[in-house]
Amino acid sequence: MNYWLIKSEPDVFGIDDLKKAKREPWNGIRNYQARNFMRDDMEIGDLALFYHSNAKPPGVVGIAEVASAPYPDDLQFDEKSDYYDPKSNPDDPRWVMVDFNFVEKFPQMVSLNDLKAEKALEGMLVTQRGSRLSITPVAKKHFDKVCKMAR
DNA sequence: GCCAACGTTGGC
DNA sequence: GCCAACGTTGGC
Repeated sequence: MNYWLIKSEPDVFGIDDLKKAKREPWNGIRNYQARNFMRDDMEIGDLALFYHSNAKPPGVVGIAEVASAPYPDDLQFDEKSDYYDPKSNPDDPRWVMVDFNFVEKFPQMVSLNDLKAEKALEGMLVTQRGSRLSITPVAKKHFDKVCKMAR
């Protein structure tokens, strides 16, 4: 079982949206590294810290759970979508996604500042400068620590 | 709104 | 295969 951190902008799709939807296809990932994590390393039941980016302040606000195997992201073939990719071949789709289930909204957010200030979280990818990856793996001990800080 | 960091594209 | 130009992300 693996642990993850997934970023989303609360103005676009935040933790409350996931809570309401209960389950959501994580479409629109257009970065090869992030795609590879979903395609190769995610398993149903994996848990992910739900992170609000471009928020004031940014930080971890809850937990989601991988709810499906990877499957093609349909938006890549939708010409009207911002995520349309004319170079993707329908017979060999370039972009995949997984579904996430809502698990929990934390009683309080753990802000990026809090993450950076916590010695036990040293090395966490999201705290490193210039880290733009929308999906990153998280060590179990880091995952557990963030949960403790939130409760 | 600015800008640093980083990924992608495409000419050569 | 290099690298300049460009686009995007995301903290501040």
